[in-house]
Amino acid sequence: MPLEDDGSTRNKLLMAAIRIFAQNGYKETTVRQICKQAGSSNINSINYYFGGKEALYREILELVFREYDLRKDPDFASKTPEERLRIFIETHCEMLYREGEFASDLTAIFMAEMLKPSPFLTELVDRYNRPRVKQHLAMIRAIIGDDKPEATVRSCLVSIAGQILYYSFAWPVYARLFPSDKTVPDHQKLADHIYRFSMGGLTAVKGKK
Amino acid sequence: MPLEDDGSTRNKLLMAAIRIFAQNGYKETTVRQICKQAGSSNINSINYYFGGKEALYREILELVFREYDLRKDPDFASKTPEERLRIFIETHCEMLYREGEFASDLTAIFMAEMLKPSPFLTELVDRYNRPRVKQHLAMIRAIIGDDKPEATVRSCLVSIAGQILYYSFAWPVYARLFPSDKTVPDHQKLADHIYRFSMGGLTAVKGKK
DNA sequence: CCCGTATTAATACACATGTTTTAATACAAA
DNA sequence: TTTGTATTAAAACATGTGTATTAATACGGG
Repeated sequence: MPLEDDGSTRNKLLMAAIRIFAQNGYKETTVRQICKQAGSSNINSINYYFGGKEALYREILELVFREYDLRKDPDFASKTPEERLRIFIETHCEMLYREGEFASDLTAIFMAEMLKPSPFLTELVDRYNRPRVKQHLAMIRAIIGDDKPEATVRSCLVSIAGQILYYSFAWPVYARLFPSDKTVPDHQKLADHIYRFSMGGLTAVKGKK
Repeated sequence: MPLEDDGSTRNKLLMAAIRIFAQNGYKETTVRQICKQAGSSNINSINYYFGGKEALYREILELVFREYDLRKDPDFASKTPEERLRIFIETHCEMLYREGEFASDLTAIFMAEMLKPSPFLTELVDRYNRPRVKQHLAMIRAIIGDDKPEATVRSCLVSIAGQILYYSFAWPVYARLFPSDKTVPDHQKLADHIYRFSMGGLTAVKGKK
């Protein structure tokens, strides 16, 4: 668990790096910034502990994917497809939008990686995302029916994922359009809406033709 | 129209800059790269024609928003809300996913701006996006009914926009998950799916309570 | 042809960055 | 205490960056 603050220099550097990478992106972040924020006036510490800026980023990226993967979908098997969809949406909304800057920092790093992938992304997607997505596709197929082509199942998953992820990347624009909305909606209310909307959407797709 | 290639040095620089900004982002892009790609072996040309790297980016950003704004929603008034929704979805899918690297370059710049806004974003959103969004909210309200709170209308717009935008930012991950999908779905098919799914979702929201 | 302006070319400059190097210090074990 | 290793500190280094400066060249009007 590299998350809890054990007070070590290495950990303070890691925490500071997560914060600053999330805020400014990889290229804009400087090792001097990180060291300063970590309280170390030693600009060599990142090379000393991590072997360089890129290796530090790589370690953080691993941490991002692992953190999200820790949220296991609880006893998926015993649930109906609709219940599984609800849990799927709630879990992801909570991951992305629960309180705590730490979670939103990890999300920001993940989003930046989505938009402009580093060389590490492919391997991480294979290792962490691919198995999950298989389950999600099966869940959707169980709702809309076996007669639908695989492309339709994927499109439905995209429709749901797009809704879940929206605020993660579009918040800067949304917040300017609606300045009265000071923060992303409460994750429970958001999950409720997305579930209702998505069930409606899936029903419409199921009834096609 | 700064789009057509008139062969001037200034225009070649602009085109090259759009391409490279889209590919690498603002910070990673160097003026030397742009000049080289534009065929000018003069690293001073950007200062000469645009007044600096930042001013060049600013001009491109203006161009991005203006280009998207050119797509006027055609005779919106004479249509039913459902027809307007269909046009809305089709127009945006076509804007984002029609062939041509130029369009996708503009999209990439817009997405990067969404995720990590430059100081210019606020003004551009006010000038270009805000008026449109008002129309879109009215359109959705006309479908789900006047009794629904404004927050619900916004959530529905988010649900639709999230679907439309998904591939724009998540393509690098999606493409790794489904390597057989060589490209973003045909924009017409995509629009069909999103319309069906969204009408189902809106119907579900309309029938709530 | 000649001149003045627009453009291109080439170089210099100031600055920031990641990394390396070298020295100083802390700290535990023998 | 002494010794050896882990850590911190400070400076140096090589490189890449945007911009400024200066010179060369092109080109059109008189």
